[in-house]
Amino acid sequence: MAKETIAGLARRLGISKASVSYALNGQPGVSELTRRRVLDLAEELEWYPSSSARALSRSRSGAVGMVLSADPLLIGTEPYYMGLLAGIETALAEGDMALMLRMIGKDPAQERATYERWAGERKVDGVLIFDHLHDDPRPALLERLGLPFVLHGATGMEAPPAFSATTTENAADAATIVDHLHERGHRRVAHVSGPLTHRQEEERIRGVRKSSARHGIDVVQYEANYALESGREAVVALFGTRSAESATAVVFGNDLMSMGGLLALRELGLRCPEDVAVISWDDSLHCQLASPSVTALSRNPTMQGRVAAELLLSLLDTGEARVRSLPRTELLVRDSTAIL
Amino acid sequence: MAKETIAGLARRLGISKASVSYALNGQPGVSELTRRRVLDLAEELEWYPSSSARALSRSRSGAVGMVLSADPLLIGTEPYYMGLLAGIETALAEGDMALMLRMIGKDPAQERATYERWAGERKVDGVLIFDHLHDDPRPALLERLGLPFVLHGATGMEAPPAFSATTTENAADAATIVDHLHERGHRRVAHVSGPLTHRQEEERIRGVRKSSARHGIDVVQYEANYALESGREAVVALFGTRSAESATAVVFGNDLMSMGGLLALRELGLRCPEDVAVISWDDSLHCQLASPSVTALSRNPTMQGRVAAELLLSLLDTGEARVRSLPRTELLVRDSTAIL
DNA sequence: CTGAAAGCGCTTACAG
DNA sequence: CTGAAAGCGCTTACAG
Repeated sequence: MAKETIAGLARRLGISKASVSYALNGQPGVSELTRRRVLDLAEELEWYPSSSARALSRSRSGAVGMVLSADPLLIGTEPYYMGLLAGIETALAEGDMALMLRMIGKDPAQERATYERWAGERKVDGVLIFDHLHDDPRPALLERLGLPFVLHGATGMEAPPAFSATTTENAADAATIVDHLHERGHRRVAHVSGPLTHRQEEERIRGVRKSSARHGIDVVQYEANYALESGREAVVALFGTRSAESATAVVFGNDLMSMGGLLALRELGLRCPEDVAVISWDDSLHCQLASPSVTALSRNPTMQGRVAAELLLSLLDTGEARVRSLPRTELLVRDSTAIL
Repeated sequence: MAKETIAGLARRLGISKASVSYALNGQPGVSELTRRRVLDLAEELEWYPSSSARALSRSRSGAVGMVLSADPLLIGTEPYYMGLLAGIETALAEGDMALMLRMIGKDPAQERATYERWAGERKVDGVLIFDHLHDDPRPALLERLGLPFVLHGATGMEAPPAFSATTTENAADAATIVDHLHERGHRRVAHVSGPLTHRQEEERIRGVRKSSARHGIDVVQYEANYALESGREAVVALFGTRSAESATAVVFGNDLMSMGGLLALRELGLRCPEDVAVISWDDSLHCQLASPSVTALSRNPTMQGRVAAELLLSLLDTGEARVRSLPRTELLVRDSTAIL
C-alpha cells in the first residue's frame, strides 16, 4: 500500500486538506463532527502525519539533542548518566519530543561540531548540556547558534545565569557529608575531587572547607578525574606513606573513584571503615555492592533528568529562560562509615 | 541573521539551486570549480542543509530508532546495554545517521506503539531490536509496517532468518564456560538462566547440558529473570538447604544475577570460590570489582553494537537482508573460579 | 466552518 | 555542465 497522506484522507472524507490538518492538531476551524470523522479515519488507517513534512512546515524538528561526551571506556560505567538519561527521555516523551543521542569521546571540538551541525540542519529544537566547566564556551556558542539549551547542574554563578539551568546545592551537600563524618568522630578528612575544570568541584571544595572549619576538621584536598584509576591513585598518594596526620576518612567525588579508592586501601592493607572511612558523592549499584558497602549521597539522577528535560520543554514552549534548583539529595548511610 | 537556504547560496554564486544541491551531495552535474565554490561558501557561512527539507524530499529521515525496554530500576544498572549503545551510536555516526532513543517500561504494548508511530510518521528509516523472544511478534509487525530492522542476537532459528540479524554462538559460549568449570574440577553445576521467554536462554541451556554431558557433569537448571534479586533468590533456593549433592559451581546468565548470587552465598555462610565457584555470562565492571572478582564471559558489547548498526546501515543502503554472527567472546578468568 | 493556494527548503528528472 | 519546474507532505494565513 502506498503511504497515505493528508490529501488522501481529505479526498476520502470529501473535505479539504486544511480541515484535516486543523482536525488533527486540535485547532479551531472544523466542526466537532468533522474532527471526529478525521480522527477516526486516521486511527482506522493507522495513519500518522509525516514528521519531516511537519517539521519543515512548522520549522520545528520535534526532537531534542544530547551529547554524551565520555571516554568509550567509561561509557556504561558512569551510572549517574544512565539514570539521568532515563529521566530525560521519559519527560521528553510525555512532552511528545524525541531524543537524539550522540556519544563522543572527550574531544570538546566534537561536541562543538555536533551543536553547529544540529543548529545548521535544524535537526533538533534544543539541547541539554552537562558538566558546567570553567570558562565554558558552550553557552556562548549555543547562544550564537540560536539553539535553545538547558545547562544541567550550573554552579559557581555569582548572579543567576541568563540562560535556563538547573542548579545543585553543592554547599548543602558538602555540609551533609561533613556533618556525617564529624558525627562519626572524624577530625582529619581527605577530599578527592573531580577535575577543577568542572565548576561544581570548586563549589564542593569550598563547601567542604567551610563545613569542616565549622567543626574544626582538617581537610586535605586532592584533585582527581572521576575515573576509577584516579581514585586508586589518590589513595596511594594520600595514604601510601601513612603517618599520624593521615586522614581517617575520604570523600570521593563520585562512585567510580570510591571504588578505586576502596581497592587501593585494600592493597595498602588498610581496613575500611576501621582505618579509613569512605563516602561517595554519588550513589550507584557499585556503592551498594562493594564490601564494605559505601555510604553515598544519592542525587537521584532520574529525577534530575526529569527536571532538566521539563525545563527545556518549557523553554521551547514559552521562550522564557528559567533556573530551577534540583531536588534535595539524600545521604545513604552504609558500612563504609560505620561506627566501630 | 535569517536562516540561509540553498536558494540564498545559489543567488550569491549566480547559479541555480540544482547546481548547489548537486555540489553539496557529491553528485555529477557540476564542474569541479563550481563544486568548490559552493562547498567553500557553505563552510564560510557555517551553513548546513535543512534536515527536514532533505528528509521530506528524499523520503528518508536520516535517523535510526532504538527502544530500550527495561525496568526503570534496572536502567543504568545493565552495563551490557550501555556498551551496546555506545557501539551502535559510533557506527551510526560514521554512516551519518542519527540515533533516536526511546526508553520504556517492560510493557510490550508500548514498544509496539512506538514502532507503529515511528513508521507512520516516517520518523526513522529503520530500527534495532533486542532480546529475541519466543513467538516474538516484532519481526512480523515491523515487516507489516514496512520498517527495516535488524534483530540483534537472534537465536533458536532452525533455518537462517528471513530478515537481517546478528546471531550469537550460544553453544560455543556454553562450551567455553563448562570446559572451564570442568578443568577447575567441578562435577556438579547449577545454571541460573534468564527467563525462558528469551530464546537465547533455551539455546544456552541446551548448550550447557550438552557440554556437561560430554564431561559427565551434573547440571541443575534454575530459571531467574536477570535482576540482581533473582540471582539472590536462585542461590537461596539452590543452596539454602545444602546437601552432599549440591552444586560446587554456579553459572549466572548475566552480571547482575552473579552479584545477587554472591551476596546470597555470603549470607548463607558459603565461601566463594572455596565452597561454590561463580561464573557470569556477561562481564562488566561489577564482575571486576566484586570480591572475589567474578570470572566472566566477555561478549564485548561495544563491538557487538557496532556490528548490529553496520548491518542496519547496509540494509538501508542496499535493501538486502543479511545475517552476521557476532565476534567471538572471551573468558576472563578471575578469582571466583580460582583453583584452591 | 470550509477551500484554494502559497510556503517550508530541499531533490531530481527533464530540457537545453 | 546548467536552469526552470515539479514534487516531497504538511501548515497556515486568506478569502469566502
